[in-house]
Amino acid sequence: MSLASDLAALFHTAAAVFEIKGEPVFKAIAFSKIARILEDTTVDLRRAVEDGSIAKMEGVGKSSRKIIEDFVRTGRSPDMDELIASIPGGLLPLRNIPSLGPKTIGLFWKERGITSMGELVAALDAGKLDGLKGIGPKKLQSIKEGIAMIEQAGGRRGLVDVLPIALRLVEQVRALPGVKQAEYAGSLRRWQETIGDVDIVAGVDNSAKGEALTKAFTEFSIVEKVLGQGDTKASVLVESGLQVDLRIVPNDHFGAALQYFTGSKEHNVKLRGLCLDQEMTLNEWGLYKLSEYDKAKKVTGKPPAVPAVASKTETDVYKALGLQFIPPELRQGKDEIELAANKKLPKLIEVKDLRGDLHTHTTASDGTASIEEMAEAAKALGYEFLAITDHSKSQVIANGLSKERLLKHVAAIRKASDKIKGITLLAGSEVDILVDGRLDFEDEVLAELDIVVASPHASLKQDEKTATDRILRAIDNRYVTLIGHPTGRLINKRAGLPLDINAVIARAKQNGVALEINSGWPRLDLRDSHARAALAEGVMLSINTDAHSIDGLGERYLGIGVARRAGAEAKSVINCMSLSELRAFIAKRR
DNA sequence: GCCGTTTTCGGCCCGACTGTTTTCAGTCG
Repeated sequence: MSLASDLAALFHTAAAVFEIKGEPVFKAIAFSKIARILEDTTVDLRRAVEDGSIAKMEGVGKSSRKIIEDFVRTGRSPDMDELIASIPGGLLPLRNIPSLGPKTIGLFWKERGITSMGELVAALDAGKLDGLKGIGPKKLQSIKEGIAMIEQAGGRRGLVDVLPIALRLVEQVRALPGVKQAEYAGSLRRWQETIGDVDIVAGVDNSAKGEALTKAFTEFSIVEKVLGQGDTKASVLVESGLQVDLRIVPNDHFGAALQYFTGSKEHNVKLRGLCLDQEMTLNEWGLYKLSEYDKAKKVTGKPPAVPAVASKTETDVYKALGLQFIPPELRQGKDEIELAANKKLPKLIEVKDLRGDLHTHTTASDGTASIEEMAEAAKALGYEFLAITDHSKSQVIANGLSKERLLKHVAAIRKASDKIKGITLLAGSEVDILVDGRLDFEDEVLAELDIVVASPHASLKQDEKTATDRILRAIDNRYVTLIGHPTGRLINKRAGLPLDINAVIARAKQNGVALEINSGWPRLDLRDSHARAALAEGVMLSINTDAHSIDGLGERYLGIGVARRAGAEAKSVINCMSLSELRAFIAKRR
């Protein structure tokens, strides 16, 4: 764990402590915001503390500045220690129980002395929590069910697991009577790598009956448990405990609802701040003039009885606020609203911009398809070039190629390239970056290749200095075109190398080396924030699938999603170059 | 706790649903 993520965890904890203690909610909001910023940041905190720029970080005021400074310098913060020690530590995990919030946790603690999960379970069983003000039998029952739920379901799920379920449900919702359109929203639409739950928004015509629709939704065969159901909203659990929420709005309000439920929360908070500046208000029903909205009659589950400034489409909403349409991937609450106001949003890269894949495997190492099969599949995707980059000799487990086998393979790739019309094959290798940063082949072998992808595979638990020096040394090799999956992380499985990413980016820039966004699940490495930092420094990216099969080539959409979240344009990605431009890029530093 | 082109105090995004209540608090997204 890095310094920034350790600190982020600390601020998250502190926010929870504020909530449980019943402090003014804005204290918790302020600290949560700092935590999220720290999670994302690539700023070097040590440097920021030294030069004082830490105070310029958004949301960081006097109190949190001191906390960060203390923590960076000494590894702890007395202020935080004192705050966190002010409530029993066992209360914090209770926050994860659905339907049990901080107020109730605080109530149980103060009124019944509950200080841990074990005590809570025992108290529930013994009936000790009966008779508290505002807590009835149903509430206690839902807390019991919540505890059972977290015991069986585990946290956030991967994008690739959730996407097919969401697509299937959206199709089913579209087929319901009166539904004119439906889309998934939320973190899935923003293309986050992990998803908490799925939000689906449906626009309906006048013939639709809200309650009948939400009822039909709760009766889909995939649904395992109904959490709630009203006229305009229903929440269910589907397989493996994934929560899916459906929101129903009149079709004229679909755009506003889609915008609202796509989030992110931070984006929407900023957007609504902008609305207030323009004397308007934005909610799931639409954008309204404040003067009219305040006077309008409001009925729960129905749009306010006043014409909206905008509501039909998301584009309408953004346009009415003087903004360019902001693609969902960019709605992160960073600088996207300012960019949209100044008409400076990047023209985000799309799948169709890719002209080739530069990191793929064949049966020569651990792939399942031949050179020819991969070439034909790449051609079918409309590619102009494909690099075959099988493993190097240290990857014994992946049948890595010896020098002799590699040179034969190179000849076979060149021969296939001549034979197959309409696509050019580049003969390459995914060369292991060894523990000390040396490469797995000698320079004179690498010189025989059209392209070299250098990647770390083993020893991924090095400390920051060792790991960073290792990657820097690889970047310094004149034959290296790009660094493959630079950190080696696996989502939800392995943290990967704790790189000083700014140092890696700076060296890549200096040497004209590209950094990969590996599209393979669960890699997605570089991650979005790292790719964003690389772009800010003008480093070229390369989006590759690391395909080990024909189907693997199709996973490019995942890498594109990461690149879009980073704000990448096609011009910053070497896969979007023409073949001659790409060859020039490779040749430039040799 | 943070912040400022209405600024150093007073506001901080908004609504649905549930369960507990007779008008609202808590939770969630």
